[in-house]
Amino acid sequence: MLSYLEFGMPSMKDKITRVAIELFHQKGYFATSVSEIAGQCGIQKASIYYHYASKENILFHIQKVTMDELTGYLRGNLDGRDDIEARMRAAVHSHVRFHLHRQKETFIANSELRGLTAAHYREIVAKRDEYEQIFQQIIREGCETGVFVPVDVKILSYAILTLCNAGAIWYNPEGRMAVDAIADIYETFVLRGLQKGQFPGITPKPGC
Amino acid sequence: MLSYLEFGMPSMKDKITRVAIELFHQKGYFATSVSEIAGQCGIQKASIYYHYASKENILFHIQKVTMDELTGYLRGNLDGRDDIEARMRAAVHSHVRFHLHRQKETFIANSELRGLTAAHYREIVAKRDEYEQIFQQIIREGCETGVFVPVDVKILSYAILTLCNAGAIWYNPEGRMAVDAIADIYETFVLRGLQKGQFPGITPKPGC
DNA sequence: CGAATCCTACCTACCGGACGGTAGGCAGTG
DNA sequence: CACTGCCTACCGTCCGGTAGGTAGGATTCG
Repeated sequence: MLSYLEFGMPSMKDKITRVAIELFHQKGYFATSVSEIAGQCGIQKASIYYHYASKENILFHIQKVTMDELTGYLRGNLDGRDDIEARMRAAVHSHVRFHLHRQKETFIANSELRGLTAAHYREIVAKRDEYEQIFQQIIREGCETGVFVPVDVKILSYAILTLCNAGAIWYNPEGRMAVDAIADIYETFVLRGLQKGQFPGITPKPGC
Repeated sequence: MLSYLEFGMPSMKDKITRVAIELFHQKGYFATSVSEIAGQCGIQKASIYYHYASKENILFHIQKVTMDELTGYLRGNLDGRDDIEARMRAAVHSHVRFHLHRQKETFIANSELRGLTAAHYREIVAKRDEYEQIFQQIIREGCETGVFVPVDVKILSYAILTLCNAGAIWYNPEGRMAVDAIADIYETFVLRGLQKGQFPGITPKPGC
């Protein structure tokens, strides 16, 4: 879970990356200057370029690592689960947990795509597509086997992912709510929205 | 629905605003220069400052108008509806419709808050809070009257609003899907997630 | 009525400053 | 003596914003 932090003495490159994550999250990529990153690392601006070829490369590195770890985490959480409902629950839970624990990186990955060069943009979008495919496959299977109501897979997958991102925006690590409690709320809401078991269009009587 | 466009000859200020919306949406606020806006309006950079006091003022104006119209649209759509389920459906529908029709402005309003001065930031956040309150009130009433399952009102309201924003990111006005069809999908999903009528935690047998 | 004045809506030219990035040097380590 | 990891000093560019001017239509006033 803790990347950018190696054992032993953390390298300056790691420090730069961590500071960049902090600043990009706080002020945005374009509003953050290289001198500012350097300043908070206690080094000069030019020294940044010893570790990274360009400002854009810092952004790209953050996004790449984050996307790889996000997908890896999901695969790990799905591993060994066969039941479709269990897989969907695990997927939502994994997504939310990662977004709460890695709040800043995922925020950057979601909102700073425009700072990337065309080539790097394509690379990140490809990783994102790969991640979405996993969700879409689960939803599709759920619909086909009749566990879920029939839905537009693409629209719903995107809706669910976006919905689960919401937590990362307001989540406060020092706040009252535990990560798993929040993940449970999203999990319940999503599953309720997907599962059969009620009659769509017909309002149940209050108190029923 | 069509603001920034007066009858008769549209003013240069309107043109600046429309061009700014286009560019802020396309490249982001910080990545857009005043000269660029001017260029696409066919005037010089300095002339922009005849119509707007600063670049930030353009952003603020866009956000303010958008938020006011968003809230006005919601109020209009809720007007006269008493039934809680109908109100929730109307609210979701209104939110989605507005975000699809005013894709670019709402995107800016959601993602470019950091470009605002502190005072303007507070003003926009206040408007946003006011809008969210309307949703929260509906959810709260639904829970209290037993129409909806008991939920964490704040978390769910935020989740629902974020989820409905998803459409505006991928929506293509020239695409295959009609605005109302998309709104219906979100409406159904949200209502299904909120309403009573299934037994949470118990998986219904496939085919049931 | 015509002359003087004002206002609108733009222009050219410029400012200080910050930005991303580079060149080249230097201290410490192996 | 080479390499690592940093430094100082500097570059050209572009930015938001300002100063000051001007064409021309509307308004005011002797």
